Amino acid sequence: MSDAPDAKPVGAGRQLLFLREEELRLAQDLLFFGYRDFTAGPDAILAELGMGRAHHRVLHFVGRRPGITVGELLAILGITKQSLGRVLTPLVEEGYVTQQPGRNDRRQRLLSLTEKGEALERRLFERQREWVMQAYREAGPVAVEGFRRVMRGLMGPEARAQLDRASGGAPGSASGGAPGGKRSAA
Amino acid sequence: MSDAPDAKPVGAGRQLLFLREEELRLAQDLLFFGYRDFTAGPDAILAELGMGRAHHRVLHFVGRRPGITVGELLAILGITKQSLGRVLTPLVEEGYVTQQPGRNDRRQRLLSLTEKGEALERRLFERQREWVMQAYREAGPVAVEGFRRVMRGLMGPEARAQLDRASGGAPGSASGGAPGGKRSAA
DNA sequence: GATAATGTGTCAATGAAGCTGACCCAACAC
DNA sequence: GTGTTGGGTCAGCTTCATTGACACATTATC
Repeated sequence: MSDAPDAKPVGAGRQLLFLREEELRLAQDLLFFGYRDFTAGPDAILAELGMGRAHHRVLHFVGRRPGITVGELLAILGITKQSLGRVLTPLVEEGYVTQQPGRNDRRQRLLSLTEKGEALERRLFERQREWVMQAYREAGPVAVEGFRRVMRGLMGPEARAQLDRASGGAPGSASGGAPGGKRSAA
Repeated sequence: MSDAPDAKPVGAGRQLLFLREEELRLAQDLLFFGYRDFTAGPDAILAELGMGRAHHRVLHFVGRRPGITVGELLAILGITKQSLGRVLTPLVEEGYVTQQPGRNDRRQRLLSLTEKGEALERRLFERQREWVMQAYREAGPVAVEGFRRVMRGLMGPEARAQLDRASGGAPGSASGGAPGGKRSAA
């Protein structure tokens, strides 16, 4: 079930210089439905706690880079300080995230997850892990690698740079090849 | 936590039965950034017209299935009648969408795009086409097919059914194989 | 040492996009 | 004639984003 039969229908390698209309329509649908259902699991958990997707994003990125500054987090999320505040402040007050002054620059508030925060992040994480694992298993390893390459291509240059930074400085690890991304900026 | 010395790239075919932590973290990042930047282009156009992403979705799905009923559209979008109304009513009033009573059941309002609506939808479409085409070209045909398979796997069963229906009754056309997908429902 | 410039927090107002509940009307079905 | 269905609408609420303005502590600079 992993590999496509001889069907070879839509022809991924047809004539990529001109993206046929139906091919893009399909991509639009896939991204809309796929992203929606991908986030549905965590959303349900968060709703019980009176939180939303924005809280998850903060937990996710703070968990990935403990000690991140508020400014860095703002840059990653691409939102304003005020928008972040409305999500971050409650997370701190309810004991999911801690702030400690930076050692070099004491104006900074370095953010980290508390045990409580890590526990919640992990709970959300596990929910998504199962979902993604299922999709990966159905699709097979080759498809997974392709998925990563395409998704990376859909990202703007800034997001790519952030991703590389967040991934711990192994830039090409996800894209395999295709380094040339000279995207014209979103 | 960010450094994984053992990391020989990411190895899509490593051991898919247990999705390694970093693999899912990567998927989360890819989907977040990728989806955001995928929608950024149309969002900018829509903002100039005082519209949002929700309007685009209506234009998209009505454009795909002219004569769709309100109820079908609601099922596809997965939102409430009131939420749709707030988006659809202005679209009708401003001449992007037309409603005409159904021939069999005159209670129904069959939705279609006007010329103005088609023009806007096409403008949004072209913007995304270039973006996606660039990503497809960088990634290559094999990756594109993999992308489709994984995205389809991320969708819940209902979304898959809707996708197949919307695609004009060629169910396996995108996924190749993997029909089984007994997903436990979102 | 006085004066920027930064990093962060916060108040107030606004908008987009979702939600629920309640109610209405026209048309179909029995 | 009665009940159900497809659709519309009013009222109110929530989340997540926005802008503008201001406050405060700290660092950097002249």
